[in-house]
Amino acid sequence: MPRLTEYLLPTEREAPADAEAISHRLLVRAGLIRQVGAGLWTWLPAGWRTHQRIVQVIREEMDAIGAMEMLMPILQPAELWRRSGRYDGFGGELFKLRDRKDTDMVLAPTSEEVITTHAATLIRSYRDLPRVLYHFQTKERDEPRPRAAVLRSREFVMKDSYSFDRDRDGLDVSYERHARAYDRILDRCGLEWYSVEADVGAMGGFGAHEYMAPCPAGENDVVLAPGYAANLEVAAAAPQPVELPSALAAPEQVDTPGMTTIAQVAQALGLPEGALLKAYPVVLPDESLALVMLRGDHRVNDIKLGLALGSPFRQASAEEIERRLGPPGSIGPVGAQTRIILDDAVVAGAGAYVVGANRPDCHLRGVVPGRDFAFERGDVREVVAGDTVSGHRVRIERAIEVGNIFKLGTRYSDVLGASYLDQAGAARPVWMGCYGIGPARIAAAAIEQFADERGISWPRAISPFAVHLVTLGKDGSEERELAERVYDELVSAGVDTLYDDRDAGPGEKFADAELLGCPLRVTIGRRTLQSGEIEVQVRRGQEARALPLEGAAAAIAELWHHAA
RNA sequence: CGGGGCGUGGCGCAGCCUGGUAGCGCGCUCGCUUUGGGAGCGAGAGGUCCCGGGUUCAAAUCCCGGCGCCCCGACCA
Repeated sequence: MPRLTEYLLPTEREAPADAEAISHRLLVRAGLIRQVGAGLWTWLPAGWRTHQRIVQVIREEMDAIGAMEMLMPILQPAELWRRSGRYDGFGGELFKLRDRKDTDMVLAPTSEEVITTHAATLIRSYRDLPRVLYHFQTKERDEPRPRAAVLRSREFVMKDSYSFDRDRDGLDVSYERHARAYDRILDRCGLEWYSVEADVGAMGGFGAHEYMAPCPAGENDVVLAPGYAANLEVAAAAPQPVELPSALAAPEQVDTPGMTTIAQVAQALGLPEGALLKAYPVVLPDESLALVMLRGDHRVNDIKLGLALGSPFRQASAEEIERRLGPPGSIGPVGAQTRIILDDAVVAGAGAYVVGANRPDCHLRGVVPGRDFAFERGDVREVVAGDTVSGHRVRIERAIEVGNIFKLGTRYSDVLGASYLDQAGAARPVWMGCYGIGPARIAAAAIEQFADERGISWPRAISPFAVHLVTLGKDGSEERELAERVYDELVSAGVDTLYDDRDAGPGEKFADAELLGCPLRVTIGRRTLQSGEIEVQVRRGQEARALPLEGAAAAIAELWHHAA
């Protein structure tokens, strides 16, 4: 157990000028990490202690569901990635390099290719299934924009596990087990968290959940209602109603000189923005145009739109819009010779909308979908706060994604030849799932969620130390002797203790202790000698208690185990 | 990839516009004092001013090119 005079804990009074996120500022200030380059960070000793505590929690819960720890290399042959289609399909985030024999290699951002290749030769019979394998390994991703220190870095440790099952039902079981293990991991790490429905991504799949830790520095938006939680990327909800003007016998042209935005037109006509329809023109892979129509107060969700279209798409350029429909700013569905997707939030028949007229400076009102233009339906809009799920209004909040679980199916086993013989002797593809969780993000999320103006406040399970022992006495003083004794007792009692034995003033020591954020701070000074009591401060809430000097170490150990 | 900003001792910054050979606070070292909320006095150490080129008698400062880092957006198995 370290004495601060012999330990590397370079605390700083001021955060780096360019650090914005709380976790970034505090990780650096508390002496837990240092930067090496963009998205590249060194974990210093105390920081690594926290990281390793999180790793151990994850390890215990993975082992508890029968998963087997192993280790696969970071440096991998490009050939495997070519076979899976991800050598080019992964995008610019994949680090590519050559070895001395000029063989193409990659630095692995994840390990489906390698694990599936092993499965192809090591798993032969239905008797070999199910299996769950995992490792903690450094991941390499050439992120376009690393940010907020360890929140999004280019190199980080991730636990990734892979399940192998005989069939879809087996995968469901493995998936569910992982979900429960992740629940326990995040509970034990002391985070506020929830799991949300997630996008299955471009690689396909049969289901996915993300584990989210709410905090403002997060990069994801989560839609929440009682009994409902989903990533904004895939969330669906009932729209807030909008009062529509009644239909006209036929669409009627209105002049809207110079008005090219929903807000301008709505205001000029005295209508709510939701009574207008905005058009979002997209180009499909065959170069055909499709017009997505949704309420003026709503926005397109590109992921949901992609799912609804069933194909990739891109936004039409201004030039394409001009040439094939009309002037951007007043395009609309009436008379348009394109496929039209009408968002589910748009009602058909109960009123009329205002749409672009495909002519400059005018719109059409009294337009009734179905009567005035044909359409296909689709839920393609982004949920907004105030929409409802099962009658409950949703709210949207920011969160850090700390883990995810994903039903892969046979996408990798098919292309990498991972099959087994069933009881009838027939070859069948192995059904796979993959499951990731990031210790660094858990640490950062814990800081974000519990820090106060004085610094970090670690959840007990992941604090670098249980007790931060502060001695105020000068070397050789009576109170220093006492502190030394209590320190020895704490160490003997098995309490992880950081002992601040520096010859520094009390203000500096207290400030450093609160910055580092261990759950308990124990102070021994002259007062202790006078009162015969040791002061213990609980970091969360700064509650102070006094413990009798006699048997103090045991009482502190007790406090740590039960009350902290 | 688009937009914005910043590179000067370990950290935070000034100096740059108007060229004259680098300064402040904190930290660090030594001494003395101080010791329950970042204490005081004194003496010190420490800098290729991001890199390269150019202009000039002279460049941290002006010009050109490059590199690095941060923030916002796009992207993100």
